[in-house]
Amino acid sequence: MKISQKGLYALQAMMMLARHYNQGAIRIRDIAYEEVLPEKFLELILLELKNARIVESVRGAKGGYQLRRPPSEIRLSEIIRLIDGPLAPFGDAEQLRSLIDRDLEHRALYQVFLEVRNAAAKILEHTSLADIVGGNLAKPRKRLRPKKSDGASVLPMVISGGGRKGKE
Amino acid sequence: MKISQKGLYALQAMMMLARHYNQGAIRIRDIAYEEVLPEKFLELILLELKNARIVESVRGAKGGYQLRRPPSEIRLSEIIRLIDGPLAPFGDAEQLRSLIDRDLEHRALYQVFLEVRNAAAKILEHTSLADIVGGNLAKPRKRLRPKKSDGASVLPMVISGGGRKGKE
DNA sequence: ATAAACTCTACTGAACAGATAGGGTTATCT
DNA sequence: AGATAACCCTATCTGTTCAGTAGAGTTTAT
Repeated sequence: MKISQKGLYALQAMMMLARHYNQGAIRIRDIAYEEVLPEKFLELILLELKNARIVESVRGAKGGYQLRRPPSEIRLSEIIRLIDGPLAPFGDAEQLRSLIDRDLEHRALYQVFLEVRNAAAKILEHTSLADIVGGNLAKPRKRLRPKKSDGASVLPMVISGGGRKGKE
Repeated sequence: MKISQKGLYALQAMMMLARHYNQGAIRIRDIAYEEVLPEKFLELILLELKNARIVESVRGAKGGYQLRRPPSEIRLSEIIRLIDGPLAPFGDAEQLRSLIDRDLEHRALYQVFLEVRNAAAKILEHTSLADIVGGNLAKPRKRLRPKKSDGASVLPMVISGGGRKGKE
């Protein structure tokens, strides 16, 4: 997985919204100014986050953006998947699992790719916005419990006749 | 880090060379045919691997390519770094460490990025070609010892006043 | 010599990244 | 009601990267 400039902007904007959680909507302009992001580009990003129902907007004068959920319930994985796609270094977890089953010649290679994606997922799914904002109201606990329905899990996924993987 | 098509081709070609280690040089055409890779494109990839001194070529008729070292001493990280760049999901390890030091507002975010890159590095630096080729002569041991001078290590890198990271 | 190979530079078309532009819609405030 | 402040949305643009092709040059085996 590669985090693009756009993905970084999204994360920065979300961190700012997290810092101001429950303080009303914040204008795009203010986010752009404080985080030093290109305003019009940020607009597109927030629109995407809104369509994904991670943030919500308030229209009209006095409008702006705010989180739809507490920072502790927004995982970094969610934001990154939305903006930059799957966490796997190649393809996505589903595709890798299928290749491990079907491509006998290269299955061990794809298995390694899957291990890398699982390692990344473990970190990014267990880290919330609350965990990374300096935090007035951010409880500094990490380790969210894995959550059904966030697209993909991290769980074992041992392959059929898997030869390698001695101790790991 | 993202593994490109080109990176995948490189890994596949290297797996094939690993399977035939110590059996003399293999022609580009044969690699391309057996692994089903675009021949001319593969040519460029092998050239790059040669310039990086990972493989060596034999020129002229009866020429071809072969590994310069036993498969057990070629790490996946080496190949991936060469073709697709740093393992970090954003920037590289050096840059992330610097951002963690300098960008107070976002240090925790960059710290997470660094954790992801370290997790990937741990896997890819400890996995050799020998570990992933079905292997006649491949000793199925994994876990290479970390090696100085492969560009970047995985080691702790605890940051100065680091608040978070309770147990990890 | 000839043919078989690698070597190397150049090119190309499509997709993507990182923006920018501007008119449309909705809400607030006087 | 009207002006203004915001978000909404589609289009466009420029430069880079990706994936691949082309072809002339060089080296070696036979």
